[in-house]
Amino acid sequence: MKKRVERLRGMYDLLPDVYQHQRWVIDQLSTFLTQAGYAQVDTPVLERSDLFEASFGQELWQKLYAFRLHNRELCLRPEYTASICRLYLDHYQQQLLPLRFQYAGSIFRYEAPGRARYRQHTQLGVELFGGDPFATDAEILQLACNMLHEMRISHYRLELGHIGVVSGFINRLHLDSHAVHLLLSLMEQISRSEEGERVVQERLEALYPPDPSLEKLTQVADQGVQARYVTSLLDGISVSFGDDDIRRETVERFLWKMGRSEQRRQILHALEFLRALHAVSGPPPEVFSEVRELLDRYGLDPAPLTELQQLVSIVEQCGVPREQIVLNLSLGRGVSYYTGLVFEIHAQEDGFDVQLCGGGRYDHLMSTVGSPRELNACGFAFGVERFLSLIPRETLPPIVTTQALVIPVHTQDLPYALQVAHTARSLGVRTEVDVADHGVSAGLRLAARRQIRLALIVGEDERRQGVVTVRDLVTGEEQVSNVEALALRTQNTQDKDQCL
RNA sequence: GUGACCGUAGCUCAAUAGGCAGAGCUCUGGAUUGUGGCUCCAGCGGUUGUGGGUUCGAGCCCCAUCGGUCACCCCA
Repeated sequence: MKKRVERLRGMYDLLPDVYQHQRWVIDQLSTFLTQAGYAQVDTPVLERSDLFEASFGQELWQKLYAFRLHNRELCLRPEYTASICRLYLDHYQQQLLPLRFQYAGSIFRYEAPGRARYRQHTQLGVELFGGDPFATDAEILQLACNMLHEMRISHYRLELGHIGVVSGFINRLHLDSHAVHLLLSLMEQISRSEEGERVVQERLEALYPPDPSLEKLTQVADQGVQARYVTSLLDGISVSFGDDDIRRETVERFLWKMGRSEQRRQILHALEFLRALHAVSGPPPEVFSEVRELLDRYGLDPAPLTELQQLVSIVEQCGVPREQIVLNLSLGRGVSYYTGLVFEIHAQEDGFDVQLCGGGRYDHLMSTVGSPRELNACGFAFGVERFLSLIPRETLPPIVTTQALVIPVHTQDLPYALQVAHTARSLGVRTEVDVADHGVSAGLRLAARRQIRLALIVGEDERRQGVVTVRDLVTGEEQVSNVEALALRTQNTQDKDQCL
């Protein structure tokens, strides 16, 4: 026997029961979003890797399913947002704003699979381009919460944050773009756990090691002064250079190291601020005054906080209980393109925290992926598989199964059996034909075991008269009738059918 | 990526201390030639994930490798 080929790690097969439920959830939510004006779109599963280079932090960049084919760098999409931006640039630039899009489909991330975590999973989400930032933030939050209510999921936690607070702070520091990116991507780890905080500290130590010999130098502000100072210092310890070029190069490297040391101080300063910010996370409204005081102390613009305060009251009016809302200004997200509001929705499952949804505002992404002008944008995505497992069972529709099995008595009755099946289907009865060619007895056994309620037995007699023998396997009743009568009968027993 | 546990028939799992590789379910045929669920009988199905080592002898012990599950980490 040939060795069996195994299913790929982190991938799964969708079997009928779950497939039907997943399909149903997507249909329900898509209909809901269509009602809100979100047009359904889809994008290719494959994109050029560059598309996500801009949008993804280094952490996630490692997780792309990327490969090279015919001299092109390609990847399976790790999310939809950047693709939808590309779709906008390709087809919608002349359209009247705002524009609303919704999507549902597979995304791929090469990461360690685990509880409720797959390398391929389904995301359902929306993107809203244009419009007033505050108004669209409000709409997006409302939709995300409404979708949960729509599926009768009531126990969840809505975590709200705003990148504006942290970026306002970081922009005042003189950090190079690498350091800024590092801080933003590490922000999330800080906010998650003590452990994360330790990891961050370690990484910073590794990237920006302390260098006490340079601490003094960094006190000297002016670059020209620094250069002269270093030069004289080198002369003083009798270091000789072959020529001026080498001397200049050495001095520059020295200054670069000094700059690095300065970065270190500033990053540590930023880290301290993030810790303070994280420390005052909690439920509204108490936390607002604490955060306001913190911003005041650091002389930061309170505008993001004011916006969040208004959003919280809107969310509460949408029916989200206050105790399920958490304010977390140090909330950072894996993807690095967010610029304003960020939010996550979490729930408990089997005592474990699962993230159902993530989203926020990303006003610069459009130009990052090549737009000639900036475009305000906001959106979110749900993980459909995680979402599905939290929907109460009674909310989900019953599984659709076969209602009737046509059993040909002999092989020569098969053509008539196929005809009967076709007629029954066209009348709305879900019908299968027993193609095993094993006689009536085995056919009935098959129907019983498959829990198919009606057996339609067709042999020579039935064929001659153009009728079928209908046997109800629940009541044991049997009667000869034409197929049309059968259809009526099926409709009457449909409710009971589900209990089988 | 790190740690723990696991890998035996299509599926779920046994196999005492290192001593003949087994059971249930599924599938096929029959008891029953046009009447079901139950029952009974028979059959199909294996290089014990793979490669090496120790041993008279390995599913079991050792090493390596691949795969799986869980936790950490990270995300939806």
